[in-house]
Amino acid sequence: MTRFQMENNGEQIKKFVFGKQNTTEPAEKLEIVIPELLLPGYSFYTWPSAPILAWFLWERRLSLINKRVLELGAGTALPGILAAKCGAHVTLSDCTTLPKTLQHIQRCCRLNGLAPGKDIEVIGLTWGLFLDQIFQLGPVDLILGSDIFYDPSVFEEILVTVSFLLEANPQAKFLFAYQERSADWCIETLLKKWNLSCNKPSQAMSSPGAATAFARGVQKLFIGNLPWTVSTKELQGYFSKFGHVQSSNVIYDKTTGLSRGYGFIVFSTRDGYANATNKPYHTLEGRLLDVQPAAS
DNA sequence: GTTGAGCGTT
Repeated sequence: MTRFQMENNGEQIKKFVFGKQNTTEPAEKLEIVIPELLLPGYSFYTWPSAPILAWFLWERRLSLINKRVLELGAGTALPGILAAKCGAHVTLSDCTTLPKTLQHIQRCCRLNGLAPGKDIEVIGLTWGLFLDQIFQLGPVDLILGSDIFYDPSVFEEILVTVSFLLEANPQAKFLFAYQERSADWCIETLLKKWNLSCNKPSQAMSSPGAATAFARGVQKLFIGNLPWTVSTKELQGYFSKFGHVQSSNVIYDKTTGLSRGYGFIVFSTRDGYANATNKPYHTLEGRLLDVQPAAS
């Protein structure tokens, strides 16, 4: 990815180029133009996390096709615009009380050939509040946040909103990039409070930001005593009766390829986990399963 | 070609 910059009537235009520089193949290259305003306020500037998150998405662009994407605190919306350009159905959001920011997001869209209301949606969405707009949102597959953890006083409001959205969309993930501003900042306890879990930062990412994904309510079960013939798919099939299964795994011996007779189930929701653990016993192919909370 | 306590993988 490279970037170019030019001045224009107090406006600074940045051009971000993804993919191969000298290719004529349009699918291999994408240019996004972001106008930045010399105004006070954080939302008119493209912070370092944005190109990182955008690049992360670009690397996975084929998986974005027809995905429903919501960007929170979009600002100049580089990641969301990229997702839209790669075939996702994108809604960009920023604080309802910042009309200038929302206008600017629309301008960013238009400069990239995306008509707001037609090719892309721009809405006001305030973190931590449950106003009409959050209920009017359709289903979402991916929630994006670029550098939205910049002020600890609003961390909980962000996570309340994210938690609500992930509860409504159990298959969805929240992907964000952040800039480390203080070693003291921590969202660990808030994640627990709002039943969120976070996987390790992607190995692919490096400073200054890191992309990290959240999933709602990861509740992991260890499943023992599995019949040797039960596969990951069958395990998932059985436990899906209790709720949406986020992941299912049967562990196989590396050398023999045979099942080791145990596996793991992760539910997307607390309900699924509760339904499964409340059942006094589980059987699969006539065998009594050993179902217990996973150790780690 | 086996087995029946055990907490892995991307």
